[in-house]
Amino acid sequence: MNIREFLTDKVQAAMTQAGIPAEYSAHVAASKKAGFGDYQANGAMAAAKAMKTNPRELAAKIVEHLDLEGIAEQVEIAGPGFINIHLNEPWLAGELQQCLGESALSVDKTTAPQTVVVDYSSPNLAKEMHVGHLRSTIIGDAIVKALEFVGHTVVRQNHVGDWGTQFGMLVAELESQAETTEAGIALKDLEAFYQRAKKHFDEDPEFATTAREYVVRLQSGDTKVLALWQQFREISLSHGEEIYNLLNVSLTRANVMGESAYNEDLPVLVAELEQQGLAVVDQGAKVVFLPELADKAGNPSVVIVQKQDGGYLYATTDLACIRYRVGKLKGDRLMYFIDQRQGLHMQQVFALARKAGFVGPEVSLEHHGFGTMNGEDGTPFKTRDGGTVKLAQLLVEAVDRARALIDSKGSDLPDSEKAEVARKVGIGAVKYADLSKTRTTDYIFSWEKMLSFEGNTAPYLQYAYTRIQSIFRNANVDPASLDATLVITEPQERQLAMKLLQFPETIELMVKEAFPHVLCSYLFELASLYMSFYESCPILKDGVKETTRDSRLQLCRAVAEHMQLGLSLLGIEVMDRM
RNA sequence: GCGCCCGUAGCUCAGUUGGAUAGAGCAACGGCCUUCUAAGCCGUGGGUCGCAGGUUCGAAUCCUGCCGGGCGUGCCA
Repeated sequence: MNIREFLTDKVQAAMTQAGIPAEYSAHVAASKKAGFGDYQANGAMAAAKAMKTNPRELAAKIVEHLDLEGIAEQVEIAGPGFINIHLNEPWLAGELQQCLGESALSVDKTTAPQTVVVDYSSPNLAKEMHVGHLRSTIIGDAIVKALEFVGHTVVRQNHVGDWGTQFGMLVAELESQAETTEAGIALKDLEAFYQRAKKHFDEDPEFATTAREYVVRLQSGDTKVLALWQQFREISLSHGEEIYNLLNVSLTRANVMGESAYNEDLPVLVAELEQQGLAVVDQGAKVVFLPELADKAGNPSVVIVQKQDGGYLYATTDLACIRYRVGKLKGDRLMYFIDQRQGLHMQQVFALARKAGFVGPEVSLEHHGFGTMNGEDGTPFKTRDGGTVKLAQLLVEAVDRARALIDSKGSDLPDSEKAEVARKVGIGAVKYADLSKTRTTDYIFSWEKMLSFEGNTAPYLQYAYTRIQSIFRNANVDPASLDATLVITEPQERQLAMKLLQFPETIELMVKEAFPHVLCSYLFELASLYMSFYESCPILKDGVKETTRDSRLQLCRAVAEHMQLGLSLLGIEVMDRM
């Protein structure tokens, strides 16, 4: 149950009974300070202002009608008209007890399930994935998992860039080498090969022309070029899969729906736009003017759907893609996790898709952008030699560092388990470092911060989990078999219980805004509260009463279940020992 | 020029539809391991929320202007 929603309904009902028009919201939120109760309703003040009455008196009227019998132990009016709700400890304990062992804990399934098509990761093939691909990949995956968790049907779409100039470059590079092509391509380092081709392309106009010719041959279905393209694509996709596996990201080959898949539809689509009178020839290219996106001076926004030379651009592909996602995939909601810099492009494509009738008003089109990754000096991130950090390199480094830390602690875990822990900790740290930042803002890439294992990091959360598992081992109990009654006595227990019960509203916010960092913050706070509880509330030590011990074991179990589930939605694994 | 985003502690970041005394982590300093894993806990210091106005019971949050930074802006994706 979502407590915030539950209390909102209660307060709203009381407001109605107090004669307050329905347009004024209860405005219930978790209180920030301990002294202000668990939740506070702030709606009385705004309503009083509009109704020209005294806010404290109005709040008193609301409280009079507020029925929280057995739920709140105290409801008080404070300051200019805040209504502070102090929840009842037995009620909290009871609510928590109910969700123990439940697979969804206390989270309700959505009452309005949708088919959600989620576009994420979507790297350009032909070169290795670098750290810039991390955000889309793991944020998208976290949201996908959360959407499924609350009961939506999700269709993952990895819109890989597999159909552009870069492939002409690669083929041209291959052909320009003497030692080419007997038994296919056996590339040890695709990235280096790409860089060589790119350099060639930039510096040698003749080479560039050849490359473009290959693109034309590719798009017109030249068998030989197509075969080479197929091989490059295959190498690249395999590389991507390795990264996804390493990252514990749920994308598979079945989710790959690249640009090339829409190739045949492009001329059809442009013809349709022309028939509709939307696409017109301007300066030699076929374009659509969008007066609805005009600038201040009244100049309409322009989308090129076909170049002078007959080639198509990514706007055309994206339009075909939208039509596919709505038409074939039956998406009710299309979500795009793409760099914020493509904001204008997405806006144009969305507007045009609606204008052309590819998408009805009932379908939601959403671009969930994210900020640019900058270096420590605040400018767009580059390594010392002007390159990018490869994702694989970062991940390997993370696992190595985690392993070194484990070894330095003189752990007595068997070697195989150490390797497993190092993997989970290292990868988790990298993912969490990214997921825990607000999606929309630019952020600073820092090796040190990405690979930190202290403080607000994934290892901190994983560590809290292992401490709980350790207690169960020492107590020699299977947490799933616990049936003791949960009783709250200590303030640390109360805070922990309250936080646990806020899991549903956290998930809801995460899904609504597509903000994984909300869940990260929640889990960190939960782990912190657990650490405090752990230090101040003994469980298995001498002198602890049996009922107290059993209740605390239940609390530990609740924390473990929430941590495990929450982290799994973020694609971060837990372990029993570390 | 126009458009979008950003500016919060030394650093990296939170801050829910405007709510009460702006919070974490790192770094610094001081405590805590013969007792449930010290990847931890407890404590201290650290802020004109870029600047100036405005809106109101109340502004880091909304509006206007300025300063500073990033990005985008018709034939790459």
